[in-house]
Amino acid sequence: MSTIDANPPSGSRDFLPADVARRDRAFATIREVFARHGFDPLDTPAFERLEVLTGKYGEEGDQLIFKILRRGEHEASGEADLALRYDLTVPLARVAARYGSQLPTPFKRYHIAPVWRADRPGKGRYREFFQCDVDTVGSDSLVADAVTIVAVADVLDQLGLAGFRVQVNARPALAGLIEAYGVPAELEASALVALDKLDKVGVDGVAAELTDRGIPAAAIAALTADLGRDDLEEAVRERLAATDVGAAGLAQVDRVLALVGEVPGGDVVYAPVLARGLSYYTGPVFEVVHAGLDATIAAGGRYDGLIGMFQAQDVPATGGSLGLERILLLLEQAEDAAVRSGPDVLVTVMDEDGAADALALAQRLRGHGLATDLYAGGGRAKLGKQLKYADRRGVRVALIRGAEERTAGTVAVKTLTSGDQTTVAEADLPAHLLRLLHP
RNA sequence: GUGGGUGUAGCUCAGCCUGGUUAGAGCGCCUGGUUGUGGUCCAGGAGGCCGGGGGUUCAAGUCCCCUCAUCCACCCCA
Repeated sequence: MSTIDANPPSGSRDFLPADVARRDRAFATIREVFARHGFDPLDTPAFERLEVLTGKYGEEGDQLIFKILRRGEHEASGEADLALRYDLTVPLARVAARYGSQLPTPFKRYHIAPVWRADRPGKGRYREFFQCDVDTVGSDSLVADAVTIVAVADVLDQLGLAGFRVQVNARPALAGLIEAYGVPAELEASALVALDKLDKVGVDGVAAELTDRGIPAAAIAALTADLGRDDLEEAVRERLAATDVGAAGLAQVDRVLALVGEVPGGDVVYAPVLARGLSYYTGPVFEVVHAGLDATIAAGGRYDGLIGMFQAQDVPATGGSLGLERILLLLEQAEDAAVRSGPDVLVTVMDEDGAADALALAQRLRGHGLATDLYAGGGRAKLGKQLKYADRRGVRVALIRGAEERTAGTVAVKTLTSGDQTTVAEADLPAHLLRLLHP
């Protein structure tokens, strides 16, 4: 190929006008709902100092950080000192440590922004994607955990994604699970990864995976006996209650469930084997799945140890993250095909002599709040071509004003959707259009 | 990171198994029918080193090897 590849880099996307319009609508709803729940917006740089990011996401996570080489005379060293942010939680922890004394406590913020991962791209998995996080810093009360879940559920409902299920668990409850069923403590993380797949692979699948991971047969037998039961939750609750840590975990889960109560658009349940990314969660964790989909559309939990990595004192924090790309995918599938993203009106340009007049006309209409496009191809383009452009853009009304109309002080108004065309006096035009477009 | 599929016109693809004159279709695009009327219709047109490199052959889009890209499953995640 002699020309340069015009595709965006692998794992990234271009957003054409219709895409941006759809995304912005969803973002606006999210911002509105989080603001209504008392969360403030926060923004941070796209890149951070490398040391801020490393060591926060586990060994595999560190490999996925997009590093930025040192620049100028140091570039030849091949070292990186900066990196694109990997998520929005670590930047929050940095901000909380840096500005903690200036911020209200508890500090509640939401953050919608792109993050980057040097991952291998796949379906619904990108190297650049948007995250939307909502967190509360500085409260060790489970009220903060409940507030997160209520706000996230409200957002999903407002977006029109009713039919979701919020699954709640707690890190101590998972530790209790491990202890109660006799899984060696050092295999805890590995065993939980296998257990988390129960919904996906079933009891037999989990048993097989536990075996592969070297879990003792006795522990597997005890686990699978309970996992297969219809009253799985009751069975696990009994086991957990027998251990200190398990009982503490159950208490967290039940307290959060009680505080959250009912949410519109979905239900909230205890999920005994929900594990989540274990790296920094310390208390309640949750995950939201949508009915009929095995995809997680939101998730979160409490991470009381993270901010302490940036300052001497630990600060408790809890929050959640919306799976924006998946949510947008769902919205796209549900969307009516007939959504128009273009302007209301197109002013055509009949001839170069009338161009200045057309510009002035368009500007006047904008003053009346009408989204008005002017055919930028100039007056040499045939009217048919200009109308075709209008049609293509989804514009509802085209204005035609040649020498004839200019002399008469009128404008021809053509409604593209119906094909109707009328001539109105120039002075009546704004009112006429407003009636036509916003009856 | 492991296994499998696919790369041909702007887009979606046919042709490849069984190599053989100018590589096709639909949609889109451009022009005209309509020198000031789109979306429908009719006619015409432009646009392809068949992903890249090497090999086999008189001859390669077609067969073989390598490479790159991309998609699916697993792993991991949002």
